[in-house]
Amino acid sequence: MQAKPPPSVTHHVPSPAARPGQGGTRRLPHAGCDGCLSRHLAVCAALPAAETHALEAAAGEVMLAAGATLAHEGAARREVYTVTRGMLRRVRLLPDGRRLVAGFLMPGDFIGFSGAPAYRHTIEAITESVLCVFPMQSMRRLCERYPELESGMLAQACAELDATRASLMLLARMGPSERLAGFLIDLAERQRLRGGTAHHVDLPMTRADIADHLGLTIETVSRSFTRLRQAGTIAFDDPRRIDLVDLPALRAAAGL
Amino acid sequence: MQAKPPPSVTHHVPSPAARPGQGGTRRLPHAGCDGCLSRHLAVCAALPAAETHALEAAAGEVMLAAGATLAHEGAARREVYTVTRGMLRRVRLLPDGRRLVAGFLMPGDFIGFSGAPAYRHTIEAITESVLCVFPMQSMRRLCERYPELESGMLAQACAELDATRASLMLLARMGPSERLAGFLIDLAERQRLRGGTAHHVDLPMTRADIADHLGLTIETVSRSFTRLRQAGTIAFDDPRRIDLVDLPALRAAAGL
DNA sequence: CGTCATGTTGAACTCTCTCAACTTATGTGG
DNA sequence: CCACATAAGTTGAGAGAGTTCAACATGACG
Repeated sequence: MQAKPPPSVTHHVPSPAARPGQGGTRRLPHAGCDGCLSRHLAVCAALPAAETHALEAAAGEVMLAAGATLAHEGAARREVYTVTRGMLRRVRLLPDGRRLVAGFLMPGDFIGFSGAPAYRHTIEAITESVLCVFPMQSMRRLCERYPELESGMLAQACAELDATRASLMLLARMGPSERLAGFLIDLAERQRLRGGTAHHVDLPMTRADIADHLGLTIETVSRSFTRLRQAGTIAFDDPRRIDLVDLPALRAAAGL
Repeated sequence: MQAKPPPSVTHHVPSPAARPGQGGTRRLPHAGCDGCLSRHLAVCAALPAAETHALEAAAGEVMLAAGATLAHEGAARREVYTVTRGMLRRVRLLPDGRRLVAGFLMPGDFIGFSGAPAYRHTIEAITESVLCVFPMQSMRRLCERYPELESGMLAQACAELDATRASLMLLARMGPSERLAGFLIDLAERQRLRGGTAHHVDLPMTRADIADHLGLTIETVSRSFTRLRQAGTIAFDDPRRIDLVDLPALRAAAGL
């Protein structure tokens, strides 16, 4: 694993045969916060409803087709985002082709916690997605004017730090099935908070995405799914939709 | 690696034969920010020097002997800290004995970025250490009064998030030597910012700490040191003090 | 209906982990 | 002051686990 000679990349490449909506990006004026389904989850929640007009004034909206790229690793950071609908992945690529999916983004998630002047990850839409856009400068002004907003951002940044540190344990010390179990539990919980049921998980991402997120190969991920299924912990016909049959067992499989 | 039956832990145990100053914790009134060597690195830097009296009034000081514990995973979070001197480790333990060292703390580092009401990690002093202590309530009041302070905290939280995400790549996709090389580079850079030379790294932590930080075993860590040494990339007599002989090669070994 | 992307499964290989021995340094107690 | 015990680090040989390579199955799409 020391600098692979031939980057055995079959699944990482940006797919020459373009995905559904490669580059399908549309920019719109902001539609308003009133009907926003993720307001209660997002940093915006730090502002009282009466003050959202200040946000709306600064915001725009982006719609991304599945497969489209929102931001490129290394590009100058000029905007921050809040996910409104859909799912995206945060990707980092090594010169030799190795790939890391640092995380999956869902409605309410904020993109822009970084001191770096350039994006540290490429952000790609997994499904059709919608995001609120704020020029960083506007966001800075808003923070100055509404300290509660900055408090909210700090709180969410801390939450993300907690979550990221939890991943460290997964990657450093857990076996394949444990990683997968932990991943499923995490996703299920996040989807539940967004209106999903507690007993299903939707996996719009591919096995390759999951593998690159858990530090495994697609084969090992697949085998781990099979193992959990054979144990009666999960069930599925569609590999993108998982039944959490035995949640306690799943938690146990995740190492508590 | 699926729930080890016998926790083959030989090196993790809190050492029955107590370390130098097990439990050696002393609390003192704050000595003042003027002479603080890490002020320029810490969140305190967000406040103008003229306002530090507000910090001093709220702060206390803790001195820890090597091996002493500052905070226990699961205990209620009532204080936050800034490291002033020494080095500490951030540890998480699994019921079966597996251990993760989520990070090493050095002067200027802040302890307390978390929304959780309980500590997520046990914090242990590796060397004799000194920290500034703030009751969380005082810190909240200070943040309300000095929004710059909260901005500074957000900035540092973001920096830590960036650093943690970088570790994800190490753990998920890098081989042993690459992880070690990356670790050495990271430590060297942090020590340089704190007055160290660019060509030495001090490793006050044990190989076990490094192993549990990089997701490896002590043997593999040791072998990776040997490999880097045989390649002429690093050199050392004392295993706790590493010469970075060929920095470009080290960077290359870390996968750029 | 063929093609392509995705997902699953099998077999061989590689690398890290495990187990074990040995070295050196440190501290204790006779 | 030196023998002994303990901890830390290094090194070797074997075993196990995940990866790699390869084949096959399935579903979407033109």
